Amino acid sequence: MSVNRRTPSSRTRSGSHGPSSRASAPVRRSQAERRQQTRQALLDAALDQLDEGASFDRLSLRRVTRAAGVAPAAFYRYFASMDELGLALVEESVRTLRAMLREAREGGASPERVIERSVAILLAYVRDHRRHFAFLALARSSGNAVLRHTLRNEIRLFASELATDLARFPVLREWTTDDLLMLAGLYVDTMIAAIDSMLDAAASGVPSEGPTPEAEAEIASVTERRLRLIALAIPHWRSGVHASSAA
Amino acid sequence: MSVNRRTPSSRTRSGSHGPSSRASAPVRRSQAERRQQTRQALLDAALDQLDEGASFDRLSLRRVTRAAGVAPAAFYRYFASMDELGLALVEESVRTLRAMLREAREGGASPERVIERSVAILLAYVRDHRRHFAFLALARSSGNAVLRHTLRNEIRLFASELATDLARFPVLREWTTDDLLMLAGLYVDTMIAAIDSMLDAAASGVPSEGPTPEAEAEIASVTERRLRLIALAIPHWRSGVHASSAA
DNA sequence: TGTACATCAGTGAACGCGCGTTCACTGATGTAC
DNA sequence: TGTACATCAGTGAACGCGCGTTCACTGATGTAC
Repeated sequence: MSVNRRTPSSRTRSGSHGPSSRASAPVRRSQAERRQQTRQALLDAALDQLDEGASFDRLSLRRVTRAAGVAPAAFYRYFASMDELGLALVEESVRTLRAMLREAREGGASPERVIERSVAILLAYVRDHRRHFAFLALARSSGNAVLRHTLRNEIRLFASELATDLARFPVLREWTTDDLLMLAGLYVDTMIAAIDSMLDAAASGVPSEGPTPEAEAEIASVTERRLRLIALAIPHWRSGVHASSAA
Repeated sequence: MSVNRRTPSSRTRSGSHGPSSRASAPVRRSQAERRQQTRQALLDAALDQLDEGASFDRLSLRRVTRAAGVAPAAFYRYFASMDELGLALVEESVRTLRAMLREAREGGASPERVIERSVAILLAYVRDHRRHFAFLALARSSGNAVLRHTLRNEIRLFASELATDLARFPVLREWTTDDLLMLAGLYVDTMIAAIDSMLDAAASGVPSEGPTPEAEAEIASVTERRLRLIALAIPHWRSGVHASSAA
């Protein structure tokens, strides 16, 4: 919090040169660079407050600008409203999410270890980008309808991509599209439950600290076993037998 | 909304006697009765606003009293703060939840139909007590720490009760407690996902209307297939092999 | 049943506060010559 | 390189608003005799 009270310009200086590494000449920054920095300071201030337990609906423009070290009116140089800042946070957080998926898809897909590896990547990302995941978890059920729908669509999109990936596995080749979506949804919801557990464990201890290694290991264990249990069922499913009446 | 603008006393009259059914004598109500009615009007006003898309953090004491047809100061005759009203709503909503569980546990547990029946009961309860479930879904991730923890504990308690129930099935007799909890958690989270889908589908159409019968049938189908898939895995699980390193 | 008094649910005015938004402004950065 | 002007990120004061909370009050309900 006191970190964020520094003005953007002081952030700039302290971040760019130590008193000994360069001469005393003031560091010149282009307007574009400073602009980008202030924008990021606003986004970071919002993420910090969300991570400290506030809900998105409790964020106020004044508190965000105060934490970013900027006058309230400056906010409008960057966003027309808090809703717009929220959408920028969705964009930023979804970028993190996509980076995680890319990493999870790459690498040798040794079939036995794919679950262990996926869970490890997921938990590592939540640990290292806790604020983004906390935001996504909150936005999913915020009072802001636009945010909520954007997020839900993103999750649905993700599930259908996973369904496409799953269709490539030999055991799943005969499954109907509808059943593949059902399975993908189950996997995604299990992952989301793991994320919620991580954030919940983090919130109980020192604020903004992650869960203890023991708590994280327990979450990993439960999540892996859930995914393994589901995987065990796959060869025994007869696609179509239980199919939806709709669709 | 205009319904709630009626004062508690006018609610009383219009609810208790029609112009023809009784004589014109004003209906006498004891203080205790009126007290109970106003309290309920406050709780209902809050539930209505939550169901219309507000988050718990956006509720204000003044808006709740306005909707309940009462002066702001009257609020304090019933609750010390909005947080206390929130806890009263937890109590009320959890009562609905427990009633549902009781109904689900009773009745012939014909093993083949237990999934179909459970899902039908779940969706019927969400349909008929939508406001309570909407509140529970929101409180789970509200900015209010007490509410959040109360709810999470309630869900954990429910999962461990379900684990106890599951232990009675012959196929599960050999499972470790830890694995039973993992399975129960997976079932509970799948149920919660179904509740979220119901509320989400409701919120998209006319506000405060439930999902269309088609949408509800689709949710039922997906949920049933998820639960069936999980059940298929149970006989193939070797408890202990994948056990947690913690415990 | 009738009277005198007590209780207490609900009122309405007042308060100070933090909020979102506006506005004319300042002064550093950028540019044209 | 030096000068004159334009741009524009950020300021700080002001506004009206809805908020939570307080207070002395009113008048219907309840009770003792």
